[in-house]
Amino acid sequence: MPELPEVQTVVSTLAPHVTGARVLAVQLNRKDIVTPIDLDIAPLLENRVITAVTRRAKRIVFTLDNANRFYIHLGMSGQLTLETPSAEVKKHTHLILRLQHPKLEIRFRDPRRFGGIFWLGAADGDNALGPEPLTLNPARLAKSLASTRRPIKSALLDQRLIAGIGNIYADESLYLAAIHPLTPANELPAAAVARLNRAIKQTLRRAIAARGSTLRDFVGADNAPGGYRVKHQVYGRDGEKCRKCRTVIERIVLTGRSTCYCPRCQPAR
DNA sequence: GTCCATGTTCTTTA
DNA sequence: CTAAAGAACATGGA
Repeated sequence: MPELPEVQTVVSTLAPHVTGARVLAVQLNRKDIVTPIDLDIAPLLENRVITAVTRRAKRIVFTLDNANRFYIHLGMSGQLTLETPSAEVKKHTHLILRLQHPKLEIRFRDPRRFGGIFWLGAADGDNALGPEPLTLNPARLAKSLASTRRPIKSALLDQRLIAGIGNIYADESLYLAAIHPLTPANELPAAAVARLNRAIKQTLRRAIAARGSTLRDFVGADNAPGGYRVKHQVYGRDGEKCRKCRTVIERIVLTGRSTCYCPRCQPAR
């Protein structure tokens, strides 16, 4: 569920309620959901105050009052929600942080377990992550894209080049920028890179405003689904007509992922 | 039973 | 510092 807009939605719905709260108790139901796998995180979290919850790429970063940090990655099916202690604990809930005030629990559940809890300690964990898309500029984007001749769609999914975009918003951004997904990244003309830079920001901002896309199970920390799916122009719309030109949206497979695009609005060059 | 899914990382290949 | 394609991970819904 989690690309940048969904992760931002979780942070925005969680941070105001838990910043400044003390962790009273930690319940870890699966040790293998933590990296490093043999780290006992309970004593590291118990009795600490959460001083910040922020987003970096698709990571939800918690900062503690002793300056230690960890992050939660939602993988494909992760949910991070704020619950009353009496609420039923759903299957695949791997971590529960019981807070002192407010008397609520932060719960992490992830059926497919592609996500996890990653201990950072004093590090910021930014190594190998590319720039944030929302503060990107054309020159920086061009620098990332010049490094590979893979298709632009694949390049947008590479978190080392740009960090936070996933399969939905890569397709949506390329549509808005009128770029064919198979175009080699290092062959995009400067004008196309500039369009893409603007398209990425506009797409992500609109998606954040709608609280992200819920395809199946994504919810914010308040358990509310996102409303951006109905605004998708191409993702998941293969076989349907382009909203702009009525051409049928096509689907191809790239890097093992479905890629949807309008062959008329996004011509190959 | 089959196929597919919002992600990342490790292995294989050219 | 190869670079890129492919497989693997695990669960559940259509």
